[in-house]
Amino acid sequence: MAKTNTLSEKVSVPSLVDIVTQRVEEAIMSGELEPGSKIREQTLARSLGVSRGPMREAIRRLEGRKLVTRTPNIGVHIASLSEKDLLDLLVVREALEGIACRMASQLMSDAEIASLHNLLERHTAHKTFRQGKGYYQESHDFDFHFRIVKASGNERLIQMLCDDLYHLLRVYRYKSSTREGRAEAALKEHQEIVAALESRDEERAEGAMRKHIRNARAHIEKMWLNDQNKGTAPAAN
Amino acid sequence: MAKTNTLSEKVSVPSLVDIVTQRVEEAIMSGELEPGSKIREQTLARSLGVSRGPMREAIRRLEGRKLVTRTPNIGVHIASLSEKDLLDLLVVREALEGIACRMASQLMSDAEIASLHNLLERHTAHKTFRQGKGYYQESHDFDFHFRIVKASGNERLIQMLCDDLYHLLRVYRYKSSTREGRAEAALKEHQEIVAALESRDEERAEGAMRKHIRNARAHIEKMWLNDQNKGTAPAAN
DNA sequence: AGTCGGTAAAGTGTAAACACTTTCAGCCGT
DNA sequence: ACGGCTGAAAGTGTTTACACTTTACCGACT
Repeated sequence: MAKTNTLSEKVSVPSLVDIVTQRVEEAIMSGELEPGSKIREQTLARSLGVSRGPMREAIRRLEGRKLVTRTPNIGVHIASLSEKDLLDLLVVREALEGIACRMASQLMSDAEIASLHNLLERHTAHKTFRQGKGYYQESHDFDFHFRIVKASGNERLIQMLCDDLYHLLRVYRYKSSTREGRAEAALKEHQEIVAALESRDEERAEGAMRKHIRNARAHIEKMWLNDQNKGTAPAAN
Repeated sequence: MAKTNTLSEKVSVPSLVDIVTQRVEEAIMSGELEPGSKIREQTLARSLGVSRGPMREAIRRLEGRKLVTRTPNIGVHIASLSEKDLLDLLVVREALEGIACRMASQLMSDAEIASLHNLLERHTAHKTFRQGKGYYQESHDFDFHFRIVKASGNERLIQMLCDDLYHLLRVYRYKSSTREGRAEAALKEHQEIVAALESRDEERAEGAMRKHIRNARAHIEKMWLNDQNKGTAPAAN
């Protein structure tokens, strides 16, 4: 099923635009480029050792992915990424992953589901002595969701989630520990999702996934409200 | 609510890139640029009277929106737009509009819903002497869905559907009359959606919208299978 | 003091030029 | 004839140069 053939996959030398795009993207992810800050293409291009052409083209791509916004004759700004943006994004994710999970419940092979089961159990073991902290959870969580989405067989869905949405969500990761104190709950929800997949029940599968994401979203919303009350006030808008 | 202030809205002269992007997009929509065909940026740039810089940047943007694909050192090709692509896209639409409708059921004002009701009735009248043909249905259908999505209040959702997905779907419009013979059914489904909104029932609202889109998708799938059996039918319109 | 106006520096928008890769027609050898 | 080699033409990748806009500083005027 996997399209990761070593052969029959066209070789391609990544162009400067590809490299620049990725570098800038990483800089945004890591917080090296502060959200809302202005980018000067000449400066950035020089510091990356390329000319303005590739730089501009890379920015256009990121613009299409809503990671930066360009204002004519003024310049480009890193996407603001307010808390509302994140919550909006998670609603989209709920919808998309929900239906992905529904499709996966019909298309996943028994072996794939079993593998998912294993993955979960392996991490359960780790969890026992690592509980409380969401650090390890990160890659695990990503892998788990990634597999289910891939199993949907819907190319557009896969692309939207894996290529765009997940990347965008990673921008928020460094900002605040978005899943602090939810490791155990998340694990239980993951188990329910796998159980739903095993039952091959479309409705249940979509429901389980949506509930999982909705809970995560609610958790973030609650934590945010908490921060506001405490007066942490890192200024939105 | 409406952000359409005449003042406080920054004036901006559209750059060549904006214009070129739109022109190329329209050309793809209208079928002037055949799906799967190759674009030569020099030729296209000359014929639009601009240099290659803006042309390339425009292409990068379209690339991000998956309307074209670029192969290194070879060139760019108009997105292929297979039938499976369309069906995949409609699944995504089902998920997104479903949740949009759910949110709208909670956020829409009574006046807005009433207006939607009116819209529907006005078109019902027209329908009586225009029935069978989906031509008029086009703008009506778009307006209807547009309003509901807007009412979701989720900026990301609105952007994904209105700015990207609807545009993409329009590419298929010229290829085949995708809603032939479904005018009456669609109208009834629209009425059910409005009724669901009026009832303020989240679950019902999402369900009604998803059923509507799922039906449209099933119809297209059926028609496509028909065409296959009859031997490849050419484009309509 | 504060505001207005002007000028220079910096930055973006666009075009043209240069470098490398692909493509294809014609030639040569078999 | 047929297949592979070769070189010119065409195309893409990248850089450089130029035009116009914005920005910021500084001096003059109210």
